[in-house]
This record gives sequence, C-alpha cells and structure tokens, in this order.
Amino acid sequence: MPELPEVEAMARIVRPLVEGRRILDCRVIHAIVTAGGARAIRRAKGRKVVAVGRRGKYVLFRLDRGWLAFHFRLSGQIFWYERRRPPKHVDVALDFARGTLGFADQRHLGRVRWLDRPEDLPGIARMGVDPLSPGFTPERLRKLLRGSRRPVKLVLMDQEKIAGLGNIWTSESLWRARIDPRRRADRLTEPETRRLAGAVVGVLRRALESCLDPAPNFRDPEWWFEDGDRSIRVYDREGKRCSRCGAGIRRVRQGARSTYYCPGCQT
DNA sequence: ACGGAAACCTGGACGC
DNA sequence: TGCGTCCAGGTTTCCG
Repeated sequence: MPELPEVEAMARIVRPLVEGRRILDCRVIHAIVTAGGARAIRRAKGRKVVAVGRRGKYVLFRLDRGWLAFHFRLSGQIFWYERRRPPKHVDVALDFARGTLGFADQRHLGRVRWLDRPEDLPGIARMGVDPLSPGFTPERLRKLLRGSRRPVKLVLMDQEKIAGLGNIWTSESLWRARIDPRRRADRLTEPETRRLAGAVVGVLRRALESCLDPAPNFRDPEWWFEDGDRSIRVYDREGKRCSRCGAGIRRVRQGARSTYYCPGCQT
C-alpha cells in the first residue's frame, strides 16, 4: 500500500532502532517474500546496519557488507517486538540486541532482498527521478511528459520515470494541479506542467508530514498510517462532492486500476 | 520499444 | 450463514 510518503516515514522511524546496530540473527519464516533469495538473506546475520535510506518505494539498509532492500507492495509492514512475542504474519525477522525487527505481509506480495549493491535490483537500477529530490524540476517533468503519448496519470505512476508515486498521491496531485488524468502526457502545456510539478511536491510533502504526525508505532501490532487527516480530496471519493467546485467525483479505469478525479475542475 | 493485461496472494465488502 | 464476485494504495512478466 505504501507510496513514497509512507515509505519515507517508515525509513525514518526504523532508522533510530537499527542504525549502528548489529544483526545477531536473520530468520526467514516465510520464504516467498525473499523471491528465491532466502539463502542470500541469511547473509545479513552478523552484519551491522550502517545506514537506513529510501529509494523510490524501497527501504534500504546499507550493511557493513551488502544491502537489504524492503518493498512493501500493497500490504507489507514493519514491526518491532520482543523476539519471543512476535506479531502475526512476520515473514522475515532480524534480531538485534534490544529487539527484533519483523517484515510482515499477510498477502505475501512484499519482498525482502539481499543485495551486493542496490543496482543489482532492476527495479532500483532503472528507477526514475525522486520527486522530493532537487532533480525533480518542472523542466525535468516536461521532458518526461513530452516523450509519452500515454495518459498523464500513467506516466506519473511509471517508476522508471518518477519513483515513488502510486495510485493515491498521483490522483491527488492531478486534482491539485486541476489536470484531467486522462489527458495525453505530451499535450500538457508548459504552465500545466509547472503546476503539476508543484502539485506533486506539495502533495507528497503534506502527506509525509501527516505520516509522521502521529508517527507510526512499530511496537503496536495494529499500527497503520492514520487515514483521517491525510488530506485526501478525490481518492476513493466517487460520487462525493469536490471540495473545490462541488461537482461529483468520478472513477474511471486506467491501466486496470481506479483513477478518481473531478470532472468539474480538472480539465 | 511500447502498451495492455494477467499473475502474484489474501481478505474484506457486497449482493443474493 | 453461506457462497460467489469484485475489489484493493504495487510490481513483474507475458503477449501482441
């Protein structure tokens, strides 16, 4: 489920728990999340976590030798607990001196990988620009959009172009920029592109703030990001009133998934 | 190269 | 209550 803001929040909250600490043991409970790399994952045993970061929707642990990459897909989660009292659905557990970090995914779609270098993962090697980095400028976005005849929504979600946007925050960004998600990417005007770039950054910053306040509590087996104050204007609001113009929010299918937009003010 | 659709899993919501 | 169907915020793979 998590997109860039949620993943960034998870990286920040997990950082003080594991950075500088040694992984005393690495246990694979459900090998499916290692995508055939269960053996490799266990190499993390005995390694020290040097740094915690995020690339796109990945959380990366840089170890004193090698890397661990976590991807949450739709339902992946992180827990912090006492080794002998694990929460449900933990697939990979990293034991530290002062606690255990669990990667859990009820649906088993998430992935944990051991890597020599982050670029060994194609999804990371081919990753596009991070929308919260200085490299994400209106000019950069313009170049990305100019090269595609696809609907602008699908281009924004293409991780090889822009890394970190998913279905929710893409819909929200387009609403904020007042652009119809079905528009052909290469037909956006320059002012629209500038507006869109600003909207993406604004939406993600605000979402990150709300993901951090209140911050997720990995010790709580029920934790999840607060949905209430996430400033959602169109996502999952089909039939409800647009807060800007009062028209009814619509849902359409794009790339086999739902897009929400306001037909009144997104043109 | 590009775009579309299916596959990967499980559980929840909904209609009958 | 039970059953079937559809849906889910992501990514990879396959196919035309």
